[in-house]
Amino acid sequence: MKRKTVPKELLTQLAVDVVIFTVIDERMQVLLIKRQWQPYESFWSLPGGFMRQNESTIQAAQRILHEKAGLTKDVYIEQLYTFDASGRDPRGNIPTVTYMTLIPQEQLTFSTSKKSQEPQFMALSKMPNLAFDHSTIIRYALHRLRSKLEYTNIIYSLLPKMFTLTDLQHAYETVLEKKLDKRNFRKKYLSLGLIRSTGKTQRGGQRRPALLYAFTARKPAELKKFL
Amino acid sequence: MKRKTVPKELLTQLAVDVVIFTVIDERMQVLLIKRQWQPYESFWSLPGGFMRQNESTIQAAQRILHEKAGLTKDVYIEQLYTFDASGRDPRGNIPTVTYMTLIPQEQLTFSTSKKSQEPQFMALSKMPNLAFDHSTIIRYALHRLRSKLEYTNIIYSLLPKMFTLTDLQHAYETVLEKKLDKRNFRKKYLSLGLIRSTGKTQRGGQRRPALLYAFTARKPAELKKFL
DNA sequence: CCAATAGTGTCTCTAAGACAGTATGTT
DNA sequence: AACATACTGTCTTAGAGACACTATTGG
Repeated sequence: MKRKTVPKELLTQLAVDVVIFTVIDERMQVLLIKRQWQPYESFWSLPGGFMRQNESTIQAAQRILHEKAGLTKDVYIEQLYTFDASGRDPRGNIPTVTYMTLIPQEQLTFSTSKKSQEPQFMALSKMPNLAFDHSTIIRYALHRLRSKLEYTNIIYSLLPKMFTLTDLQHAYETVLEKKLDKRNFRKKYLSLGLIRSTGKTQRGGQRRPALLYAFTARKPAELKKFL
Repeated sequence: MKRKTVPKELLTQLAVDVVIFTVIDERMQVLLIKRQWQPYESFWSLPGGFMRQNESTIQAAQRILHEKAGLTKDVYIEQLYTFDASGRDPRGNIPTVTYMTLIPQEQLTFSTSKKSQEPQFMALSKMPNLAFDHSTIIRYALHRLRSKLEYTNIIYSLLPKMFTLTDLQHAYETVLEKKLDKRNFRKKYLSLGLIRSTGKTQRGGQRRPALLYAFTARKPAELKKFL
């Protein structure tokens, strides 16, 4: 049931950009690539591309995740917003549908192999000037992430399968940029029933070993409220 | 700096659909139009259209608001989400960027004049089968609206300039589908500083006249939390 | 004076947040 | 034994929610 002819007036390109967050060394990091073509040649930017026929925007996002960041495993992905303020792209009015993904540090297998585009995690605190409105997009993503931490369990997507309560607290502290009280945090978090003790303890430490926990479900879920 | 040639592979249509909410007779209503063309001919659907070159999606939404619903005044408008699940449009994969607008009943001047497309408010409780995934979109919009009532002041966009506390409470109760306690509601709402007494009282009533209030600012603002 | 809605205050209970010392491993 | 981190409980306070009577106007 394809339309025979669509007026040129109604055709557009549709961009898809992906904000890939992870936590390294207790600092929030975003994956950036160095553009080697116009426009904004040699600027750092979010990995992105254009939606193709016969794929959806989320499929495009996953393709970009794979092509430009070498990431394939199932990662948390969520649509953010469609940016199309006039002037965002010098080639004309090209809306971009943006996605956010969260990756635990341990899953960063791709290293710096793909030299061609130099994909690289950079700390939020020392971000250069980015191409297009990508700084705005990252700011938006961070805001969304912080909000969602407060009423969902998506923190699981930044942690390995097993982790200590201290690790969990550090993850919250890093994203929220806010210190939390250890006793209050544990009291509250354990009361939520989201995690279970695995019985195992952290090996290799040279201090008192901490108990390792795991999320009861590694799927997005909404909570009443917590932090 | 237009690109000379864009591969056909990367061109798409981009739809824009608008969910227009209002409250009539203490019931949530959505503006629908009856499609008089394929696909989904004769189905009720959200007012929508395609984004044109040289307009942004929000401009397209405002154009649709005007063309199909006869609404021009400044109304609250907010982007919701971009839907593009495969199969949502039988003509192919056409993403739609959706917007939500909120209109106070008093501002509904357009009546049922535009017979051509029969735009009509219908209560959420008695919605027919809609074209495309428009039912999903409305469900999403309602969920968003309910969430935002709890941490923003956007309820102002469903009320006239002056209103009684009872009106305000009814607006919340209608959208949230939940009865609220009169004393607790007033205590809390008045403590927020969002509204001010106008000194005037409701005229024309044949009971004890209620004080009329107005929002101190009819602009979207985020609150800590309230309901 | 009757009808009808407007308006008002207290108590209980839960949860958030402040706060410091003991326990248990490693070396 | 010394060290480093894991782990734990109480008190205070603020806010949410339950609850019922008085006030004011029009007819």
